[in-house]
Amino acid sequence: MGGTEPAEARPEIDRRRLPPEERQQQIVDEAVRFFAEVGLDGKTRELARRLGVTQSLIFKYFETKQDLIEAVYGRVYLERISPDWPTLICDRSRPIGERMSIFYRDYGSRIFDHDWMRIFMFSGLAGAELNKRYLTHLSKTLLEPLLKEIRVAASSPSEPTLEDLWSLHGGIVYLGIRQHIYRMPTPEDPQHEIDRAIGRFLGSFDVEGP
Amino acid sequence: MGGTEPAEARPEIDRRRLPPEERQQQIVDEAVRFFAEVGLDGKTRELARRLGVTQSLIFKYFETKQDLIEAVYGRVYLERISPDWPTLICDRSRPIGERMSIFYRDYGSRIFDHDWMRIFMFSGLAGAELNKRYLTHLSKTLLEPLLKEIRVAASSPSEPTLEDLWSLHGGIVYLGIRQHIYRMPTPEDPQHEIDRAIGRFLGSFDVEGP
DNA sequence: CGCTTTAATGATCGATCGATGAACAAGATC
DNA sequence: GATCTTGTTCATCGATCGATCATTAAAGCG
Repeated sequence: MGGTEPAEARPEIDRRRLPPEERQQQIVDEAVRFFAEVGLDGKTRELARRLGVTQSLIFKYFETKQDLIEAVYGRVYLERISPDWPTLICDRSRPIGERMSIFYRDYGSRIFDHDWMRIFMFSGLAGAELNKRYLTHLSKTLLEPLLKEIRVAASSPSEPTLEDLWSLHGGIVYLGIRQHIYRMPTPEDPQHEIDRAIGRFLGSFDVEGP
Repeated sequence: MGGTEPAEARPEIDRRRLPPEERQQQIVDEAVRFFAEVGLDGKTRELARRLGVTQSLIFKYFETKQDLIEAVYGRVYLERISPDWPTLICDRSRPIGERMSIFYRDYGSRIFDHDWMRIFMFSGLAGAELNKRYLTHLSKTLLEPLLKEIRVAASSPSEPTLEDLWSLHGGIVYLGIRQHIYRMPTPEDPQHEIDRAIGRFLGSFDVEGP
């Protein structure tokens, strides 16, 4: 076998002298994967090794390591919440069960992500303010409107509370925690489990599920 | 005011030359609090400072930092699962709703703990094998028997699955995550929220809740 | 007290950390 | 191809890490 030239077989990026924006983006991309794997205490020399560049180059694009971490936060938090969700949640032309199913399917497709899940947990443990802001924003713009819609749809005398919704939410998020933080086996079809949880939740308030 | 001697006012331990077992235990105790706060990358010098001893003393009792971390694991995982729970779960003289309420009340009182919650998360992110063993043990000895009991009590044609139970469990655990990992405000009376979640869960299988 | 034991300290090692600045070289322009 | 710009490397700094070991001094005992 053989005959092909083994030279330059590395599929890695060995090109040098990239445009600054491109290089900066490349560093952040790799930093997301790197910090997600080893934590925010990961060493810049190891990150540079993965990038195939020298450690000092990183500090040409980010003054301090903390600046790089902030850039990682910005990248990873971006596009994690869709602007379409408030509209979807309040679309009363569709049954609430369907709305919740679609919402949590989209939500799950965005947050059941290895890098996001772990960096969110690392930054939460580190006391980053972004976590609190994210969760507060989630509660105000998504859970509270969702609660209102469920109450409107509910004919039951007992109404759900925001904490009830947090409980449902936690049960769903826990799927991602089991998978990406604890690395435990999880269901092949999480949407099925999510729909069952939504169904149980709505059913207990006499609302039809998805 | 005054008149009292300010000398030796330090309530801290400044006594030297403790019995080895006592000193070792003291180090582990403080290490639990310390690592829970700053993570497993916490520095031994900072830990020694909190203990009021020199850094080198720590290495008289633990050959390596990893040994100390293992001791912290052992301490913090100890007594976290009660041997009484399997008996309680299978005690059919009591309604299943009551059994679940009592179980999760006891369970919550043990795991809704700042140090446990954070060290469990830190070690999970670090890939410690103890997390997987803990969760597997939890599933085998508690959730699976609980599932069996619910199925026995359920008269509904649709039976709960183990994943359904994980969803309930996750919703409950998420209370502790919100409190101790994300440091967000949580309900004053978590037991009330837990009982509501149990009630919704059992209700969806036509079983009376707590 | 004088002696022994050993818990605890103080000094320090080699490795590694984040960060800096001079030297180098790839690529564009003429 | 000579020149200039600037992305990248190389060498290195001071600080700090986990870990080691000789020294010190507190407690137990005759």
